[in-house]
Amino acid sequence: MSAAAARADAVFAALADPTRRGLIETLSRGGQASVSGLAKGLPISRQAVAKHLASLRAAELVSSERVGRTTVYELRPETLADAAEWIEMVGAEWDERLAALRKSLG
Amino acid sequence: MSAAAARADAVFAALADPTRRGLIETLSRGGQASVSGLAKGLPISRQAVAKHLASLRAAELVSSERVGRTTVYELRPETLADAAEWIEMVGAEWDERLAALRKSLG
DNA sequence: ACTATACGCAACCGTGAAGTTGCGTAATGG
DNA sequence: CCATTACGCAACTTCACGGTTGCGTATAGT
Repeated sequence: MSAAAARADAVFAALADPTRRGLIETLSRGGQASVSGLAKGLPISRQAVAKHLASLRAAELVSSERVGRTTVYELRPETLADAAEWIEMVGAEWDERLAALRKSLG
Repeated sequence: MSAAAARADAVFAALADPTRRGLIETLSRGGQASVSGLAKGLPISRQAVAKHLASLRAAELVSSERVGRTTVYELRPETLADAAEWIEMVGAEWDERLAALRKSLG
């Protein structure tokens, strides 16, 4: 598997979980947040949220920095753009196929 | 959870698997294919491929039609577009936040 | 009519992922 | 200095997922 495919693997797997997509949405609006801050209001434990953040970080969808006794997370939209690119690539190939088909049909 | 979110769930979960993304890419180039045709060349059994196709169908990423003794699968690019929309939505919110931040900083 | 093909269904197995609890530790605030 | 807060690490449970094999059935070809 290519490096790009491996990256897509991690990114789409990360996006597959609704809790993680929720975290991403929150970060897209709020800018930065801590583990506890993100866990507030969610029906799962802080540790569970920390695990989700770890997988988001592994997929490079977020970055984290320790500041004092908190760890601040932030969105990395470039990686999201990579995922969108894969989708657009597939869509483009489909469109090409359709165009070729129409051409061959006269 | 909203209906749109439930849909995103199924779509991103379907895209998380590299075999399924491979099937989607094949269908985007080849147009249509049968179960056995898609299984040819893959290192897994026909049944495994059939299961992947079933989940792709459940996510409405492909459609299937029985013709004779084969089942023909085809890509449904509209659903892919939905996934791309979610990503773009998040990116847009991030951009808005950045713009607001720049404004507040004068 | 018989054989081979293409598929679906069901049972089963192993692994990883999501969740929990418990504990240890470093930074903050009074 | 002591209590509290915010984490990280580790062990454990549960369960869904990807894979397999076996079997039944309908269609196609000879």
